[in-house]
Amino acid sequence: MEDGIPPPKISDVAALAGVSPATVSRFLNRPATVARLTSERIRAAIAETGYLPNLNAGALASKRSRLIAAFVPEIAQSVFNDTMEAMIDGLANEGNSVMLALTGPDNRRLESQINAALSWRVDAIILTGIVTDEAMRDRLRRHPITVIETWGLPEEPIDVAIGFSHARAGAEMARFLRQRGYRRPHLVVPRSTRSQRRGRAFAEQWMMDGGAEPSSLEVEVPTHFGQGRLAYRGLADLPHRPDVVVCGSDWIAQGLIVEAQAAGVKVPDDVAVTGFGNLRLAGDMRPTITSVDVDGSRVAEEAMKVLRKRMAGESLEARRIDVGFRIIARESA
Amino acid sequence: MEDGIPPPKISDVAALAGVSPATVSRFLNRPATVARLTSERIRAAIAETGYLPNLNAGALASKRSRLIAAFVPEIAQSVFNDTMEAMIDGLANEGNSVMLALTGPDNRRLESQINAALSWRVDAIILTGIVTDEAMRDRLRRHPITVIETWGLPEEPIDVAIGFSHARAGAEMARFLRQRGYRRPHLVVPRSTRSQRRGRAFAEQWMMDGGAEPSSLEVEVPTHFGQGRLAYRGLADLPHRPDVVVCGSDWIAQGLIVEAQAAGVKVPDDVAVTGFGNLRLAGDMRPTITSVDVDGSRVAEEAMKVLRKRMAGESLEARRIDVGFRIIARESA
DNA sequence: CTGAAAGCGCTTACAG
DNA sequence: CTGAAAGCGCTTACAG
Repeated sequence: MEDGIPPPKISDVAALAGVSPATVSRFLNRPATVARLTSERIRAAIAETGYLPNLNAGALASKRSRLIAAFVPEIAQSVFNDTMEAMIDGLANEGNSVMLALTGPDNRRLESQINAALSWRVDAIILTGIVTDEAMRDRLRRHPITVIETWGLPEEPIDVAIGFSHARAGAEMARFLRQRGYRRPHLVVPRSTRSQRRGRAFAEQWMMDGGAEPSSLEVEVPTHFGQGRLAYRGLADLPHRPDVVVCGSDWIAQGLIVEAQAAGVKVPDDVAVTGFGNLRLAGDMRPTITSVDVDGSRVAEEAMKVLRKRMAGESLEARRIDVGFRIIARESA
Repeated sequence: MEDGIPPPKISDVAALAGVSPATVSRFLNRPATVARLTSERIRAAIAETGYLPNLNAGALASKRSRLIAAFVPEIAQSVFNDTMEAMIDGLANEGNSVMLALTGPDNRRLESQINAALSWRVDAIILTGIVTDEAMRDRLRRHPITVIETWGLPEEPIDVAIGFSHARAGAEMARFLRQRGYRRPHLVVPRSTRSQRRGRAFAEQWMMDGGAEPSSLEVEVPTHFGQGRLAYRGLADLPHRPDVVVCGSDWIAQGLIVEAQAAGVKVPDDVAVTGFGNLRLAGDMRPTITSVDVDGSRVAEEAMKVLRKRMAGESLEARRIDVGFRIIARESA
């Protein structure tokens, strides 16, 4: 860091190229509207000066920031990471910048972070998970920016929602396991809105199909390998031994399998296990883990499509985009 | 998203409070300089209007953006995630916003991302890993912003570096394993500058201590569980069976252990294993994994300290901050 | 295809 | 402790 001379501005480039600042601005933003020879001179002037446009000034003048705020509960070991990565990459490639905000597991900091994003006059906010506070939902609705909720699929999106029905995913897993002949499921449920929705739907479907209410264990988010080991040990205290453990994440499932194996218990013969998220490790584990796949890059793609349409001023076909989910049957259950 | 009325601006708040815009600005930025009663009226006017300052305008006028750019190779399953998380959290709490850029494993997009950050006139850039391109290093040195390189510890930081010596970490591991009686190490080395530096230093130290040159396998970054399984199978093709496998990440180590166990091979009795990063799973795995711990939150803290000093206009005591590393001896080696 | 001029919404010496 | 005024570096109708 040197305290050097101030960076060149658009008027410096313009002077060097022998044109007005307006023309340099046009060259930068709508190159097709500038004559070829003029363009050449401007290009040379930019290269010579090392000019980098001040985007703060640009955003202020144009009322378009090309800034997008992404909200995630956390980044350490998150099932959202792939989506985030695809999204950040895609957005950057189209000339946007991404502001990242970590809301924490309890959304405690959500309000101040949203205020920060609005203060930067971001063009869009992409939320991971569901904003439960109705007042906040309403507030966001009143702002003239694109708000994309991902992973969940609320009845009344703030603006646009891209995700899947966690309730259906839970119910589907119940049917899947029952059909496979399992009769005593045990649930390991992370303390997040989405996971709990899946857990509840699983239990309801299971009982609707004639099963007894499943036992369950709550674990903190973010989930991790060690919780699976603990969860396995907890099985010993249950009134009756489950024949399948339905885990809220693949990490939990992996830890549970490792602990079972260390105790000489075979998966799935002695106890079956399912995960959630279909992380790479689910397919790589021994035994491979039966999981629920959600196409995270599809979520990212759809979000980008929405953004592109909005930028082009086109209207949207749908405000709720269901990317679905698939149960991936593997060795563990 | 509604196309509502334009948001209130500082002059709206000022008019409502019966003061000038300058006073509202002072209230926002240096509240101590505003009279108590005036402050009250402004506070009320802000609440009534729902005013959120336009930070683009603020940054333009003040030449301080309170915007910080964070560069990471990737976020999916990265050993940097904890550091990033601590940093983003801390920065947000102190009123900054964080722009996230993904450089990709090969730093391909580094230049355009750095240009974007500079165009936003960020106050600081925090880099994860090392910028190898000398021209880029020089360019950054000429900009009047704080540049913090983390995880690596180059001789000549661009501005400030916070990290540890990967070479020493590699050498230390070699000594550690030799002292534990191992004689035929095999290295699994991710294709990243840092990992390869550790690998090379391990081999040099090992040979310096009289060992034969270790065999090794290169793997792609980001590393993952499945690579460990593959690496285990590759051991069979080696001229002589290693007694310890030194893995470039804890995920690789974990995968290798699972595969060994599935083959009926005992860790560490038949083959020992070490990881790197000391992720939570290293302590949770069965057997627990011997690893190298780097205090990621310490890196974050030191980075924040540097930022605070720079903002306060103070000078730095050191431009190279070594946070060190510790070999954590556990069951696997 | 290009330029002059106004305006985007703040901050900050300066003066009082 | 506060206000009037200039300025931050762009963009964008508007006119030509």
